[in-house]
Amino acid sequence: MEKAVFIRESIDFLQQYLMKSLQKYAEENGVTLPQARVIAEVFANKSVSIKVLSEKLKMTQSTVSDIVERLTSKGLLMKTQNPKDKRSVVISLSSELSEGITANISEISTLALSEVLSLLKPEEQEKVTAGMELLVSAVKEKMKLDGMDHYDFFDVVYFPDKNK
Amino acid sequence: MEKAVFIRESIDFLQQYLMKSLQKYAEENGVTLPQARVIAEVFANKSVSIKVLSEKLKMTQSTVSDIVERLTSKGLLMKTQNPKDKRSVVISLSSELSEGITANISEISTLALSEVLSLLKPEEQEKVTAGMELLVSAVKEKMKLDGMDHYDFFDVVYFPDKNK
DNA sequence: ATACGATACATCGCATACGATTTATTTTAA
DNA sequence: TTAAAATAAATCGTATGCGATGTATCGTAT
Repeated sequence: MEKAVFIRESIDFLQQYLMKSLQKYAEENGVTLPQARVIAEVFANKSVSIKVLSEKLKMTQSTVSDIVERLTSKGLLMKTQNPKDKRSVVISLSSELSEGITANISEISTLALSEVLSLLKPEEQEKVTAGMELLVSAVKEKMKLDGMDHYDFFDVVYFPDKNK
Repeated sequence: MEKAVFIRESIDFLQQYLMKSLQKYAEENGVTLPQARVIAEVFANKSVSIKVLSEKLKMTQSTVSDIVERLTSKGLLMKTQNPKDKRSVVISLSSELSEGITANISEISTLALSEVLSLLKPEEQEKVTAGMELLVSAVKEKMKLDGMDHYDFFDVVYFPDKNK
């Protein structure tokens, strides 16, 4: 029980730290954090639809639609109708977009965490990773037991050594 | 770097899990998660001001003011002027508040995590806690190095074995 | 060919969430 | 004592964020 309190507070703390890091970066570029995430995703895919964006960013279509609308009226993104499917919209970067913001925003938090990890000795880093793996797998097991529909955000984490 | 990606995704995943658990609990009682947090805090303190609530819940005064306003018009909370200081407001529970919601909401996520931990062997639980301690202390060190104003949310976590 | 279901977006209503400003009151300082 | 500073809330403006609904378009089955 004691442990559970500590872990809950730790998760909150770590989450807040990552959020603040990202927010700081975004605001240095004159946009909000969700806006930076959208821009980075458009940059990564060159041109995308609202639907694809909402899937990749795990936000609802309406939220993404709103953010894209604001970015378009700010002149940072462009929306054009998809000729292949007139229901769909093609979103692309506007030319007058500052260079910095296009770096993938998720890279920023990864970078921040890399620097954090570098403060630890290699064997300590191993302990951090090992503990996290245990906790994540336990949560997944718990979700399965509770019949939670984890498919929404299951893919967020699977296991490392996967994508490269 | 590989590790950093995994840890970032893990933190997101764990955070989402806790949020969903809390949200589910709140909505079973007909309120939103922030509303449940406010109610629980009012319950814990019997009667509080907006200012105290915003400090405890780490939300701005304006956000808390809005939520309290909605809960008051819903009939779940009561606002009366503080006779000692007419600028201040005394917030208390209304009588027609369903019993369940008054349980401290942070207990709910602690409980959920306890159940998660119970799926692990004691030595695995130790590993989880040890890893988390290492990570949290490394983040704090990083924040100190970067001169981040951690005082806002520093008290969220210090170390276990503290409050009981 | 057309009607019907599915799909992609936009929009609306609501609830956070925050910073900035305003208002009322209290405290402090001259 | 009274003017100025400080404090507590409320309010405003903006941006998420979600679910529900509306609208146009596309696919398909008859």
